[in-house]
Amino acid sequence: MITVRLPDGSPLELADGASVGDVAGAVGSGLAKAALFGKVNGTAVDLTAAVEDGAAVEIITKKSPEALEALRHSTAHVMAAAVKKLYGSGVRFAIGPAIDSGFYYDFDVEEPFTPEALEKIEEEMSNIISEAIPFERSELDRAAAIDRMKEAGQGYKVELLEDITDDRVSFYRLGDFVDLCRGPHIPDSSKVGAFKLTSVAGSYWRGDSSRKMLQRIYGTAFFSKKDLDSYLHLLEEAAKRDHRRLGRELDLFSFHEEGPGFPFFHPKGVVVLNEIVDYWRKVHRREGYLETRTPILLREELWHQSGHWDHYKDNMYFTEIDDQGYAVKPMNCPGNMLIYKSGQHSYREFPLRMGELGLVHRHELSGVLHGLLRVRSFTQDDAHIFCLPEQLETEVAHVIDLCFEIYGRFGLDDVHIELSTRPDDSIGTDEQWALATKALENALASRNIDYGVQPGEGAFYGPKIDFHITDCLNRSWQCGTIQADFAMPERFDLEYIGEDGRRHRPVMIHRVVLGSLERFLGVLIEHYGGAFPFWLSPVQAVIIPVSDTVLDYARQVEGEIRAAGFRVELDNRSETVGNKIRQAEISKVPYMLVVGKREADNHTVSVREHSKGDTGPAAVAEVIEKFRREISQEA
RNA sequence: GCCCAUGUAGCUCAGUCGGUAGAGCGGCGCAUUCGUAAUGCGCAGGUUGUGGGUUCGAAUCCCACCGUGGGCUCCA
Repeated sequence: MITVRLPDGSPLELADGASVGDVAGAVGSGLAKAALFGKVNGTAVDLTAAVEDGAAVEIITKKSPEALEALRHSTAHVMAAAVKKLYGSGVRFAIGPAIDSGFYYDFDVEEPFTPEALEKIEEEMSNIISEAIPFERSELDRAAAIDRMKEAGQGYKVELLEDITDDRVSFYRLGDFVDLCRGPHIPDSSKVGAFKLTSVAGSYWRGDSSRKMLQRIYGTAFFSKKDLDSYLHLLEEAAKRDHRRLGRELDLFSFHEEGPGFPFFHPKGVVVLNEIVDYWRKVHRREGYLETRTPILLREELWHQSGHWDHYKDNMYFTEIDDQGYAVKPMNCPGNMLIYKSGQHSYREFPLRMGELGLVHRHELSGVLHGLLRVRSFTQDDAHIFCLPEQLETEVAHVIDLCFEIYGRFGLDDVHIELSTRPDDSIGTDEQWALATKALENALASRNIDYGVQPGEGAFYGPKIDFHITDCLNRSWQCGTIQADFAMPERFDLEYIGEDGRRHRPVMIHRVVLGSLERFLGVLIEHYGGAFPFWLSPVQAVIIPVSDTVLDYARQVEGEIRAAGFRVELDNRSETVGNKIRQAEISKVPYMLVVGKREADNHTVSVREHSKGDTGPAAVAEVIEKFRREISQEA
């Protein structure tokens, strides 16, 4: 007999050699039926796994948060099994993990999958699911596994095995399909309640564009049809928040074939951008930032000196003026280096914070362009901070605080942070990198911030802290970044006069908070679903006259509100009140001010708030006062 | 850049078997003067992304290019 411990702490006695499934059975027949896999001493295992005396055992059912991941992983196997059945032994299998939104599997096949092929695969998957085929685990020595995969012609599996450090590896069989896999899996294919193959895309093996392009099929799976349907509904709702769609509907910006990746901002879009910039300037002035502006075109030699030519050339645009090579700036730093160097500096000026709203151009691969979130020209809310090495940590912490303050102003609280360390392709000494990285870590620690680490993902001149914000499709976009840099001051031979009267090398921080005004606007549009708060709204109020007979009064009100500094429009179309209200609601204007004879007689307006409805009459002066209050509350 | 899909009126989308393009919304005009999410009638609007090819005939079939979408990779 052995004894295991259940999650509530109670002991359970079982026969020798009992499995996780036996534990579920001993607890109750309901649990035995619902059991998908288990956890023994915190490690996920199949129901068939044996339990040892004294082990802590937990039974995982579909109610457990980790169950969905296992289900999806198992569904990926079901899909691979279907592909094997339909396409035969010519298919090479790469990897098939569960991901946040479902799962995928990468295949090396002769012909790419067509949408019709996906339907056939779905059908075959349904067959496999209805047959309730069990997932069977087996173990093998790694060397034997490599031989076996070589024999089977599964080169990708061989590569995976060569990177595994364990001596024993596990395989899972689902009918005729056997796959290298850590597990665990659900007991059999019938547990897949509802699934859907969502898309097919090319993907490079291990993300390496020098390697072969595989065919990736994406899908998603849930325990019930209801869950699947509500997920699909969620996607539809998210599509309504898509900034590309709202940008067109709200007349904020457009894109044109004549300039792919280069956004055109319409008057309403510029209003929002200007409001963002006004706020940005206000905060930065308060924090002691100075503002600069540097040229877009600069001689090629400058980019050699900065190191961009060696490390960033592929992303840069070049041109020629009077037989001289010029580059379009992809970053603002070299220009600001020249400004720094145009005069002498003392340690007393430090930290010297120089901001620039600089328009940069970067040649991004055509396939990655995405609305405002990935463009080829954008305005960075940049700043270069020159300081003493011992000021680095405090300055970084100061910028972190600034980022959180500014994101907070826009109600963006779903921000996650990554620390990126030295890449292979970099400049500067080991010592400099170690110092800079330590300063960033300390600054994060001083603010008790949780963050992930991205090894080797730093800029070529220094480590960085990135602030990521998520879009409507749950894709994460980098906005803020703080980058320490010892290398650039070196390359430009920057100096300051220290307390000792001698020349020293300053340390520099590159930082953006919004990142790119364009991207940030895209993120904001999705965050607000197009319904901007009052202070950002392109049109803050629409005046809706009930009929032409009150047009004079409507114009008078329009004038008064505009004179008070608010963005107001008059809807003087020959339309019904209902139509005008509808139009204003669709364009998400915060306030609708209905005026008729009643209002004209009393110098009032009838106020309607976006998505709230009629809130009753108010004097024009009161409305202006309300608007002012709203601005100051939001500010 | 690579893989797949896709491109018809300003927007959203029909368009059968290859037979010469249609709707709603929007725009314009006229009528209507209306009290909180669509007033009615009429009119205009298209070299079907671009360029080739097949065909008596192409929105439709084929090729190339451009754009867009979803990915891979890269980054603000």
